[in-house]
Amino acid sequence: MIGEEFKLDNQLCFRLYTASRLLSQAYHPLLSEHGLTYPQYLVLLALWEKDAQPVNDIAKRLFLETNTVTPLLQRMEKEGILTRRKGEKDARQMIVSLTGKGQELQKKLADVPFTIGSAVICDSVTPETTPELFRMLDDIIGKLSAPKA
Amino acid sequence: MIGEEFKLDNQLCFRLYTASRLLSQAYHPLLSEHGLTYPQYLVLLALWEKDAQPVNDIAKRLFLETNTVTPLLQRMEKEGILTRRKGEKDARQMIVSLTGKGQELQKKLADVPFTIGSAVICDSVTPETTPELFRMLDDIIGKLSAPKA
DNA sequence: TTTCAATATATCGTTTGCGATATAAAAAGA
DNA sequence: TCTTTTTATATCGCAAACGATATATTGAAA
Repeated sequence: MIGEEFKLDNQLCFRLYTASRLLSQAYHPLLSEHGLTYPQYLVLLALWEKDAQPVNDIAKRLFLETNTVTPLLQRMEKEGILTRRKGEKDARQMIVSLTGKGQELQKKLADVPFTIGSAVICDSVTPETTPELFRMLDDIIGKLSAPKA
Repeated sequence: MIGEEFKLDNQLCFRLYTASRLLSQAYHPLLSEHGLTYPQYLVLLALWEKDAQPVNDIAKRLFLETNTVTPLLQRMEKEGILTRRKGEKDARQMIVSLTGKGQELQKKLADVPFTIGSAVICDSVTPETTPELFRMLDDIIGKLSAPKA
């Protein structure tokens, strides 16, 4: 018999991995309609909150590395969603800004958060319990993203 | 000002996505030592529970599609971790079985669940609270993986 | 039986995700 | 000033994910 610790049903990571993938898939029909992917939508969320950010700030905000974010931003630039220009104070930086098209996408995607929200509501996940779920996930993220030194 | 529903801090999916990635990254040093990736580790968990499964059963168990699992299994076969042979009753199926090497990996990875477990323990995620966390994630997975018809 | 639909895998193309590495600019030290 | 180190991006290669599609078998229907 296999040890309990190796059973798929006892794995936190497998649950997070599956829930994350399935929920991202739920976004797909809503986003692809506008030529967007889920990570690109996350970039938009970051830029709608604060426009004209250097690549590094976006990467840190999304807990990603620049080697993931850079090609993603290049694709979005090619689509005319944002622009990338060299920083004036620091020439190493690339400042990412939304275009008009990027700003307008927010109106076009206005119903996405609500559509997704209603798709996940269930017995144990409700407006009352989500704060607790958020707290647990934030704690995990905080623990795992803490500086290793 | 941006609407509350668009703030990154209010997104369940972003949290799941981030927690999933960071926790998978925590597995990396433990698995790469044995030439494994995290999804390959999931396949091993499935096969350790029940050996000699058709591709479709493994895919369903992991909530993945065969177009993801097939190449993954082909790589693992090339590494000598498992074998793939045509089903006898149903010639469409490919039955996936562990090799000796695949079985021995379980002993070599014996400490992985405990190492990971201690890496995520924190204020809000403890042996007492994980059942509730599991229940919420399972509900989300159940809701999103339910047959669309 | 013959045809048609359903099932099981596989292939293809694109986008991520990420470790490793390269390059350029700024900051820190000697 | 002249190195040396750090920082900000970018490039490269490989392994997922996954939508779309192809192929082979099986099962069902006419």
